[in-house]
Amino acid sequence: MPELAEAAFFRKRWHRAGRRCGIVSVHTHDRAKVFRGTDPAALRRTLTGARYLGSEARAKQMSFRFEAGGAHPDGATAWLGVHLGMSGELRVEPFDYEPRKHDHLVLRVADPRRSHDRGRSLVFTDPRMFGRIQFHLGRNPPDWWTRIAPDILSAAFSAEAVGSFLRRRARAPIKAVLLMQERFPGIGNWMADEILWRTAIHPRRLAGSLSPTEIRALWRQCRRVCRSALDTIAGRGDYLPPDLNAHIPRSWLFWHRWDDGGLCPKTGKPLERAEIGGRTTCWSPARQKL
DNA sequence: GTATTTGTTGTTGC
DNA sequence: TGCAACAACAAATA
Repeated sequence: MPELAEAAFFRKRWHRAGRRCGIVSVHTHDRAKVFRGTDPAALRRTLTGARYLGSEARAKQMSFRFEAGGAHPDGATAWLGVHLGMSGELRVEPFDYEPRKHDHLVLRVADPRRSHDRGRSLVFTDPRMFGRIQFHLGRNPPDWWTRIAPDILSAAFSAEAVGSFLRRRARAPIKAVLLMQERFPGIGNWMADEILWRTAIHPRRLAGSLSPTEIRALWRQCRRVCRSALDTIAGRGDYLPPDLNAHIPRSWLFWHRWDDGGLCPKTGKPLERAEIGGRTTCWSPARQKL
């Protein structure tokens, strides 16, 4: 499921239920692989009684900040990192929700100033467990958060930066290069295909073969697809769409890429699918030529 | 039984 | 050394 815009959507979903709340109790599925490298017991201890401070989404990751509860110095911030992997989701359930098999982390939260409201459960689910929960206690943000590459919508993501990256990865297919998080943070399989389709570049073209004009067009479409995916999937401002795909236009490749016999929304001609860079890739042969 | 999956990492080999 | 390709991780679904 989760790429850039899906991470933004799920962050917002937890945020709307969790803001102004304190954590009443924490459930962890300790043996789940999603906790690799972190100590679920320490996470439970620190987050129980903690107050929600805020959250951000960057690339495919989320960070939720809490004012640590228990015997911690005043102002100590607890950082909860979430990566949704391939099949992860964040849900909001009733306060008394009973965790199921694939619910690896459940935070029961309540707003202390609204005693008539029993609160909610913030649920992290991930059947395949390629996702990950990380945890850090301290004033400054942890490495796993600060080491995320510069946002595609920031000034640091320049056409020049894209160009020099493509030169270094010259012999790899452009589709594979777009999936590299160190330069294209948040781009996943469907967004990569969407970007190449809009730029009219064949996914099998080698990164080193793109002309300066094509590089610039690719750079622009990276930003456009990120911007419009964030707006339509995660919603603008305070608005949160009822579900992930509620507002994705039919004119996007997104809706057609998995249909057998799917047609290109721009040309009306058949789409093609093949494995490129180790991932199933969809393109429109009528407008993306080798 | 087979093949598929919106992701990342470690290993191998060029 | 740097880069490219691929297996592995795990579980549901068709």
